[in-house]
Amino acid sequence: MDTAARPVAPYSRVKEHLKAGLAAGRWRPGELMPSEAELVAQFGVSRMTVHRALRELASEGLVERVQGVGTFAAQLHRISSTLTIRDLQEEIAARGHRHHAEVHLQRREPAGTGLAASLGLAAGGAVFHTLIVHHENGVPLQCEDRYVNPAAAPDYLGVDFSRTTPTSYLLEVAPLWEAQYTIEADRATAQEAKLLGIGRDEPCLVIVRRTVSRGVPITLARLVHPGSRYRLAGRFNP
Amino acid sequence: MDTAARPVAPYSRVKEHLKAGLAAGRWRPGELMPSEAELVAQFGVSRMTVHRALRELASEGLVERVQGVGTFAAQLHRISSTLTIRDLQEEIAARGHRHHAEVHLQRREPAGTGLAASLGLAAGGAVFHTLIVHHENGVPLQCEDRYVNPAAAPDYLGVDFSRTTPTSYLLEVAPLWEAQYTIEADRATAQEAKLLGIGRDEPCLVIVRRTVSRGVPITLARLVHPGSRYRLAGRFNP
DNA sequence: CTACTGTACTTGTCTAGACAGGTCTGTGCA
DNA sequence: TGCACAGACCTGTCTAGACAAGTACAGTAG
Repeated sequence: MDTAARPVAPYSRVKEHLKAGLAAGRWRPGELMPSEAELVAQFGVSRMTVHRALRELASEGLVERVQGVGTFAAQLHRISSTLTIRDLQEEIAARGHRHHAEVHLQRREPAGTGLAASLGLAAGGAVFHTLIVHHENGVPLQCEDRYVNPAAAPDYLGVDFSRTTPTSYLLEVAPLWEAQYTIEADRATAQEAKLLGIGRDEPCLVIVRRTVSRGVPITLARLVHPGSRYRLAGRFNP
Repeated sequence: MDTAARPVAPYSRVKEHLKAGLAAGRWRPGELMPSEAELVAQFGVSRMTVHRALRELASEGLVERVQGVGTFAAQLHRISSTLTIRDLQEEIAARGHRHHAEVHLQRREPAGTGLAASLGLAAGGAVFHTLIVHHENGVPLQCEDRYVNPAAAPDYLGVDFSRTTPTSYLLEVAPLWEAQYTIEADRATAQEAKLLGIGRDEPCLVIVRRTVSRGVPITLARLVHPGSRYRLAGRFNP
């Protein structure tokens, strides 16, 4: 009749104990928490075990540790959470819905000075440009206006983006990324409004993302979503 | 003349080596990576050291580990990043600008059924309601429409919110433990547009946030920002 | 051919001890 | 009084070995 037949790892017990104490307000933010030595004595485990629990709490932002001083309850003065921006195609598939993409543009273009700078190209160099509208069950959900560094993905223009997405293709070509993004509310341009089938005045959620791989700028994308059809959701749960 | 005088910890060296390999596409997503024993032999360190490097890579989502099988390069099919939503007052102060808040409403109200359910109250129970406009250098930046569970913050109505913010007050009263939020683009209501000094048609970035502390719902807030004046920024750096 | 079993390999975790490096404080000296 | 130094205490890291638990596969018994 044991409801919990699985033994809990000691490091996990220590961690949960401290987490519960923090949740109960046992240590105010900034207050000194028990040292590793004290926890070793309290739980009867080795220091490495206690240290791992504390290190993980620190990496989760729940405590702050200062060498030579001690461990302190963190100031939870900001709400930080992992915001996941998934590939839209996957997101739609996860909802059990149907995705299809309309490719409106897929060509080589001369880059303007600002764009060339963003992608680390010489002024007047060429860039690849795609304009794709993604649909969920036939409803336009995202207008993806993307510029790609030709050096990073030479075959980009030959890819059939009604079958795969630029995001997943670029991930194959350049695996590890660094990305910067901004999220804002804006109007769509006239062209975007037409492609998305919305009015010029309808608010849109616009994500601008710039990605870099191994120090080389890869792509700059503007993702426009009708505000009435798309929202980002997240949770914070330490 | 040593540019790098600081010795790098061995676990960090192993970690960086694997990271670099992943960035270089040495292991395709899903491919088997070296085992702990192989890395021990390669780097001449103990297994615990290698294990720590791999465990951290796993927690960062760069590799996937299966007990009894091995370590695999992860599919980087999503871009996830820590999105930090800071207290607006702090954010403004960090920019070296001046913050001030106009309190337009601060009172007790009967809760509607939906609201009561969200805050875990009995139907028809009372809630605290504040409506505050935050300004940066005199320009309205955020309209904060907030409902608070009276049980969680009994003194909420007595606080002077031109001096502190509801966010920081509530964090003192109830350490933050769980939050859910959505981010979307929408129009402001007529009242919000008037308070923010914008047109009814101007796109706004709307964040709706619900927080829970120790299992008790604390507050439900709707934060409306003029799209032209506010954006969220983040980065992803594996 | 099928089903079981033993073995090799993998990751998950813990221990006891060690050394390094940072911070703080009290003591003794100038 | 002011300063330098030694010790106490803290976290950061590494080691060598151990056992547990999960998986895969080859070999064997039926």
